[in-house]
Amino acid sequence: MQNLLQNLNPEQLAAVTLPPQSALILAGAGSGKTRVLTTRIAWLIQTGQVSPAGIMAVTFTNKAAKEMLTRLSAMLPVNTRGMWIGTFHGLCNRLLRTHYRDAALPQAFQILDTQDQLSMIKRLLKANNVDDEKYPAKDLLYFINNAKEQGLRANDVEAYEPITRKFAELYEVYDQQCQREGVVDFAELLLRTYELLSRNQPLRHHYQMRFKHILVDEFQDTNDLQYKLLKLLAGYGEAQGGALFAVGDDDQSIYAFRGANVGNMSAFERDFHVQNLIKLEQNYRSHGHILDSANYLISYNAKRLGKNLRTDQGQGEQVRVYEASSDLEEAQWIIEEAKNLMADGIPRSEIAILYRSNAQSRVIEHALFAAGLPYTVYGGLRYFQRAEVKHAIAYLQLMDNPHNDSAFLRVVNFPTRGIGARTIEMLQGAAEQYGISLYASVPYMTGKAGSSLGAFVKLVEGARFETQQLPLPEMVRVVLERSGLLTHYANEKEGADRVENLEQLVDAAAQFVQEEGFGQQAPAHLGPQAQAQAGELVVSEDGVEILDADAPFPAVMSPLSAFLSHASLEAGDAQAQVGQDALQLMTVHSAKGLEFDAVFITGLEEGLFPHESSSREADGVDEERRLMYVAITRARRRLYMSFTQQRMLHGQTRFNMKSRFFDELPEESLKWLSPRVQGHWFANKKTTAWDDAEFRNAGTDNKIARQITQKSGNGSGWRIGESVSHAKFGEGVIVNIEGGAGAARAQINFGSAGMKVLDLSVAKLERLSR
DNA sequence: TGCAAGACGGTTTTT
DNA sequence: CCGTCTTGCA
Repeated sequence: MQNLLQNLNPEQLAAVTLPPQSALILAGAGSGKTRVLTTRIAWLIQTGQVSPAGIMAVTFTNKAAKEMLTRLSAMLPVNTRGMWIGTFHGLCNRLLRTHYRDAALPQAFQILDTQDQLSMIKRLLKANNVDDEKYPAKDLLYFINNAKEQGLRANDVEAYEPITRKFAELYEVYDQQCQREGVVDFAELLLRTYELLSRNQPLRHHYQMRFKHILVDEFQDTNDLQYKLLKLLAGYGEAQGGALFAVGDDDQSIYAFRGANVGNMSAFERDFHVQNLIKLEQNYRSHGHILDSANYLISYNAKRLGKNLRTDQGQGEQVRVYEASSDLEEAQWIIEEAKNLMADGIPRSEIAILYRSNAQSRVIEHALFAAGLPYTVYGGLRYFQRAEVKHAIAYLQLMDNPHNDSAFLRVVNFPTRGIGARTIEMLQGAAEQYGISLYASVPYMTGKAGSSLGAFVKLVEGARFETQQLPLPEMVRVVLERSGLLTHYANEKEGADRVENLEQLVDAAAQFVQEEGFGQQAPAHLGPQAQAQAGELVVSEDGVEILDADAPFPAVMSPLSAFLSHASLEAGDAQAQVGQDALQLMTVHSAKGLEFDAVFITGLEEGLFPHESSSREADGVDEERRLMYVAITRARRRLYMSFTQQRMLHGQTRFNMKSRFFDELPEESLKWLSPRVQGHWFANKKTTAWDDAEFRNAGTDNKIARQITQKSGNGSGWRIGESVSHAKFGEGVIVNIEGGAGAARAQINFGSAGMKVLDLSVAKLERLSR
């Protein structure tokens, strides 16, 4: 046990060894959060305070869950397979699979991803003759998910306005349709679980007694429903329930747009009368100037629980700030700097280039490609999201649950088999009339439509019959062939990649079967309950039928059903990573949780970062600031920030002011690489341009830069894109110049002070950029 | 049925 | 500017 607790700092140690009571751990970036979480679990088990089955640990991503399991098995000789460690959705799925009857779901219920959900909603709008101009499918999707994430059913929604009333009405229709088809969306997994446990006292009691310790990662990202569910499991307001151990960082809350509610942290503190609040402020990642910048910036946010990161590593280098003339030149500069870093021996994969929105990657990618530097862009389509894979999955879904209309429509005529739009419309009419699925409506069709649809049904039935005795990977292989998908893509010009992806599905199935170990005997050390065949339902002491302790899914569940839910809940890796060491390009959001030796934060301009849409939302800029905080704290040793005078966006050249965040960073931690004659921040200080010889050459001899300089030959002495300062309006950017020498007038964007047109011979302007 | 021109929209993302 | 979706035509 000593081993476990070795090398923990006092705060970490205190957190790990807290008594079995509710606790809130404020874990700063790079403070060893995952370590605390996993060590606590190991410590609880090793000291005999709880058995592995008494632990529930919840994360938001599969990656985080996997990481926890890996670290845990390295610490303890425990079979982690059946432990309740997973994502909210994964754990709810497991619960609903076990108690599908009580949850009023078919045994083989399937999970709709967002794509399927949207297409289902579009279908629903069409079938109900709803004007999709007035009630856009996307809005309805948002409405439904939003309601569910607050724990509200259609009849719980307060609908005062006609639009809301209509949406609520359609929400009800949508839910009924899902129930008919035997499908659930992501939010439904949670809501169903919540409702199941709310209504079913014995079941709730069972799990409340069972999970003595509930640990939650990234608590600041929980939405209202997730918090309600946690309260339920932890027995809030009831006699029994486990201790809730919440780990999070309010300063890293960047997902409000998808329903996350930071307020859950203080709500938790209040609701559970939390006595144990521990702050992990010791940072093991970044050097001093970087942390100072982060701390200083985030102090501009009003509503905080309060936290200041510190390090033992010394101040390190200052943050390097660069003002580029254009987005192209910014990219050029990044490349020069990255080359310098690489020459200093920093691996490419330790260099990250971050941006606020995906559109910004194009210019950088282009420049990297031209320079011949290998790079990887995070994000993009994940394996199970790709069209060809989704098609294959749809055939498998139909074999397991033919009433999944989304799956039916996806492949009924793919590859094409002469089933056209008219036929489908007729079929949909019949399904609507009888209130049954498309698949079930096929027998009602006559004539040519009837026979072509009949052939499709026969294909699916045949595949099912033929493969029912086969192991899952074999089953997948047969389906790939019998469906015609393989042949279809093999004949397509650019189909080689797709064929390869399809073939990978067989491997994915094999890997899944192996990892989940269907039908394997449970290891003896897990205790008497696990002696049953893994995955069998056993009756627990309190008389509730439950899943035995060591199985992720009930044995009655077919490997196919399990694999399909895996495909929905784990989107898989994004595109095959380039094998070689490469520069890492990603949005600031996707960088959360990662760290790099060197980080570039690019496009730090008003309108981009903070994003213009953020000023319209309540606390929007605060969230942008937290995003900036996340970006800064990704860097270990070297941090760059850049902005540019002109940028191409949506086909238009924009002249943005530098980001307000520069005004919120400590001057002494910044080092301006580009010359600023009289910067706002250097008002009382003479700054020489290029005060560092090392960066003298950075990207100035660039074609674009020259072009822009030439543009200034309008005789006014000023140039478009230039930053200026005005006594009354403050800082601004010249957006346009009209008229010639002597009579020139400039259109200047003064940000919050608005757009002004000033006569250059009259207005007193101070030059801010080179 | 399939392709091609035109309209449209364009933070951030996981499950 | 550029990718996605719809619509219209052969």
